[in-house]
Amino acid sequence: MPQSTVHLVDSDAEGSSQAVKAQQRVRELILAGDLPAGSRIAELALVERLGMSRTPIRAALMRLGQEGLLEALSGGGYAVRTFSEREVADAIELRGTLEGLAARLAAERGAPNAVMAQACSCLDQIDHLLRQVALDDEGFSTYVDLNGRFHKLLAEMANSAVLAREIDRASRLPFASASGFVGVQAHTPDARDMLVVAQHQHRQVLDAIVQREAGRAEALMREHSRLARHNLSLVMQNPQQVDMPGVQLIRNKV
Amino acid sequence: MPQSTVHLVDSDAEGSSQAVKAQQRVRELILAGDLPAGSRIAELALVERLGMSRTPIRAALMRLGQEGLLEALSGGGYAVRTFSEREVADAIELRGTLEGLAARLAAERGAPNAVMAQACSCLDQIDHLLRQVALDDEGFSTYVDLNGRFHKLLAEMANSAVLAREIDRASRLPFASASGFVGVQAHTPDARDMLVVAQHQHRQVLDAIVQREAGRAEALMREHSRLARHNLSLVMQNPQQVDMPGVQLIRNKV
DNA sequence: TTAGGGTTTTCTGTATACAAGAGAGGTGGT
DNA sequence: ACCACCTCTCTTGTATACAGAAAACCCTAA
Repeated sequence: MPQSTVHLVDSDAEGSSQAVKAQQRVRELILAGDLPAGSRIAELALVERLGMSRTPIRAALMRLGQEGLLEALSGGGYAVRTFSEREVADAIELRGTLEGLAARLAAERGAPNAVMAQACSCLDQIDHLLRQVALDDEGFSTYVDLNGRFHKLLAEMANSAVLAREIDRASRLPFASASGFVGVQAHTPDARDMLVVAQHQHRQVLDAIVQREAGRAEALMREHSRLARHNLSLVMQNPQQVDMPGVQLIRNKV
Repeated sequence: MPQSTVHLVDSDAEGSSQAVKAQQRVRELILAGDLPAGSRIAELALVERLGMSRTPIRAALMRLGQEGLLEALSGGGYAVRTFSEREVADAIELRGTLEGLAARLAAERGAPNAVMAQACSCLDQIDHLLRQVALDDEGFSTYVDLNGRFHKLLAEMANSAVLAREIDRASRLPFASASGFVGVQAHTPDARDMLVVAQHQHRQVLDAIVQREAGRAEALMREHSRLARHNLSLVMQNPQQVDMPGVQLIRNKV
C-alpha cells in the first residue's frame, strides 16, 4: 500500500462525495487508456488505486455503464468499451439530431432573453478570438471552452429539461461531444479556417432562431455536426498522431 | 416483520438479481402511485416493503434516477418526479425525432433482411387484428404488444447500437413510449379508427425504407409520434377517467 | 404566541464482512 | 495425449455496521 490508512485526498475533486470522485477518476483512467479495453475491470484493483472502498466504486462503475463508456458483462462486472468508427459517427449524428431539435424548438417557441443574450456574448467572444491570424494552443483551448458554452446554451434555448438532459447525455461520450474533435487539427494549416466555418454556422443558427425560422435552424445544427464527423474521418486516417483523450477506444478495423 | 429471516421470493422476477427485482418493483410502486410524489423516498421504508437490504435498493434508486422517474434531491436521496404536460409532450417529440432518425438511417443504409421480415410479419398480424370490426380489451392488449414489437424492430433497422439504446431510453418514461397512450381511448367510439391510421403510417414507413426514401421515412415517423401527443391532450381534458399507470405523475397545472 | 436555539433522532453515504457463483487449474481416467 | 471432472480461488452481489450530517422536534425566552 502506497499510503497509510489515513485518507489523503489525492489530487482533484475535493469537495464532492466519494462516489462522484470515483466516477471522475475512473473516467479519466479510461480516457487515458490506463484500463485495458475489453477485459473485465477488477473492482479490487480500483480499490487499491483510488484508496476508497468498493461501495462508491461500484456506484461509479454503474454510472459509467449507463454513460456508455463501460459495457456490462454477462457474468457480472464491467469492461471498457470500444467503438467502431461507425458507432462514433452514429453518436455524432445523434447529437446533431438532438441539437437540431433543440434549435427548432427554440425557433418555434422563442428563446428566453437571458439565454439568448449569453449566447450572443459567447459568439462575440469567439469572433474576437478569431481576429487573430494564427491561433496558439491557448487560443484553441479558449475556443473549446467557448464552443462548449455555446452548445450548452443552445440546449437551454428550447427551454426543455428533458431535451437538455438528453443532449447532455449524448455529449458525454468524449468523441461525440461538440468540442471533442476540435483540437484534432490544431496544428494543420487550415485549422483556423475550420473554426471560421463553424462560427459562421453558429451565427446563422442564432439568426434563424431569432427570425423564427425553425426548419432552417434545425437543418443548420444538423449540418454543424458534420464538422465533427469530418474531423473523425481525419483522425481515422492517422490515429496515432492524435493525442486526444480516448482515441484509443476507437478501434480501427471491424 | 411479516416474514421470517428465510428469504422467500415474493412474487415476480424470480430469476434475476435482487437489484433488478428492486428496480422493477419500485418502478411499479411509482407508476401505481404508491409512493408519494415530491417528498423524499425513505430507503428503510423500501427495505421493509421489498424485504431486501439497502444495497440493491440503493442501486435501483440510482438507476431509476437516471431513467428520469426519480429526481436527485440536494440533501441526498431521491423523490418521485412529476411532469408538466409540456414536459411529457417534449418527451414524445424527442422519441419521435429519434425514431425518425432511425427510419432515415434504415432507409439510407438498408435494413437487415431478418429484421425487415419480422417487421412485415408484425404488421401483418396487426392487419389481421384490425379486421375485427370492434376490438375488446384483449384485442387492444394484443395491439399494444404488436405495436411495441414493431417500434422496437424499427429501432433495430438502423443497425446502430447507439441509436437503439437511446430510443430505448427515451421510451422508458411510460407516457413517452410508443404504446403508452394507446389504451387511453379504448372505450371511445373511434378507438379502432385511430389504430387504423397508425397502422397505415406503419405501412408507409416500411415502404419508404424499402424504397430508400430516407426523408419520407423520417417525416413519417415524426408525424407518427403526433398520435401519442394527440392522445396526451385527450388525457389532459379529463385525467381522472383514465386508468393508465403513471398518469398521476402528470400534474395538471403549472 | 412565536421565534430561536439546542438536542435528539433519523437518514444517507461509506466501509466491511459474508456467501454464492464463475473461472481457472490441476488431477485422474480413458 | 486428451478430455472430463473436481476443487480451489477469486470475484461479484448482498447484508449489515458505523459515522457524519441534515432535519425535525421540543423547550425556552421574548
